[in-house]
Amino acid sequence: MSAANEQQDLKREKIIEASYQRFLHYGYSKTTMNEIAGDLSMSKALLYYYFPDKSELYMAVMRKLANDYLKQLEDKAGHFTDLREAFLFQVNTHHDFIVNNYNFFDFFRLNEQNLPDTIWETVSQIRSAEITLLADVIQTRVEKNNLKPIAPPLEIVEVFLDALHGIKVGGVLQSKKLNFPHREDLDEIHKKRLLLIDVFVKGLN
Amino acid sequence: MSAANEQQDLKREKIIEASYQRFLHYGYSKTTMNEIAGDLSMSKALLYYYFPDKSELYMAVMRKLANDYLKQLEDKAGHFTDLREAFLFQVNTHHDFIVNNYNFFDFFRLNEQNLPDTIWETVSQIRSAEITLLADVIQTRVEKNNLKPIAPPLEIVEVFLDALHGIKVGGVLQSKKLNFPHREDLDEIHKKRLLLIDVFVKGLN
DNA sequence: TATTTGATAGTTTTGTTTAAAAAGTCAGGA
DNA sequence: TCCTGACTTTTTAAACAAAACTATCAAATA
Repeated sequence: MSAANEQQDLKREKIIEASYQRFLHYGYSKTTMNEIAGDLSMSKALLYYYFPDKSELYMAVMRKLANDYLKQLEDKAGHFTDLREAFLFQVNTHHDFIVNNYNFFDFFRLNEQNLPDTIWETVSQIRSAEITLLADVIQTRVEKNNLKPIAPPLEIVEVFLDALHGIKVGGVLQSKKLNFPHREDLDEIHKKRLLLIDVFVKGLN
Repeated sequence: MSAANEQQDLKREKIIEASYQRFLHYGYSKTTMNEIAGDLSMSKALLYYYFPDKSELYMAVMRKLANDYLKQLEDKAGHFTDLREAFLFQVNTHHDFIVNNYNFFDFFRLNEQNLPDTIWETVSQIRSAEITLLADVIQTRVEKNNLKPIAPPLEIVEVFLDALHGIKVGGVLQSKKLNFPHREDLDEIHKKRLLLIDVFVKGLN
């Protein structure tokens, strides 16, 4: 890689960082390319030199966040002996990820349907990492203890992750409100997820 | 009750039945009051004599469906000894309810947010019945076997129902599409829910 | 008096236009 | 290769009109 390319990448990082701050505070639709350019004391046109369009810029920020999250998961992959600990780690890490970047995901709430297709690559990448992490733990535990599993590890983990996502708050108001939970509900949801882990882990023994 | 009132109620039933057919086939927004009146060979104005407005008429149909569903649950309430059987019954009954009336719920998909407030009474009534049914089984089982439960039965059931609702299909496309699952996915979802029951029931022993 | 209707009033939805704002492009300069 | 000012195109939002539908009511019927 040439020095010029390194410089480019560095600048891209700068842009991504500035964009991240804007997106985090004001959300996607309330952030303009002019504002981002202003924060960096550069022209809007230069942003388009480094990124093809606004949604690609957003995606770049998103990918960076996702990579940080993935690294956290992969660092621990294969190092779990206890099923409960693996589940707890996944749920806690996910919780922190959402809490720390809550406003950034305004984008999802706003568009809800018909989001840019490229986003699903990243989303499914995350889901794959989560599935792999947990399925591996189940798999090795099955082999070690010579257990007959209740179902293929992959299916179990899929159901588990779906179940996690299903946890909401407020019996009646549940589906009334948006898909995306309110910030103030995140902790209660987290608590309920811990209970789900309790039951689930016990059920897999 | 006077004969006149009985006649009125009978007519209301007729209207509800005709409306149900329209709503089931075409959904709420594609059904006009004129069409319902036409089916019954009466004037539109007469519909407004029996029901205050269109959404109240829809709600009346909805309440009828809900009552049928509730009766199914209440007929069995207190008659379960086995936890698994209770869970299976709930999931299967719910599945049939949705499958049989799928198009009727177009209303929910269309409006998604901001539905008429009166609807949540019925929805929460159903949820209460489901919670009661299952929590009772857990409660009596705990008492009989003198077990120390993992958490209060009510909390367990809430998490279970949330988890059930979280079950979706298609790893990536999951949240991409609408809240309401596609008709062709209902069977796969149902199968996954059965697996969730397996794990859950085992986890509660 | 209870039930029914045609005519009509009121509201929501749909489509169109227009202006402002933001996204996105490009020729040319350093 | 990196960068900008000026420009064009696209998106958004407001205002308006026509159409479709909901909802009302005075009068007719039984």
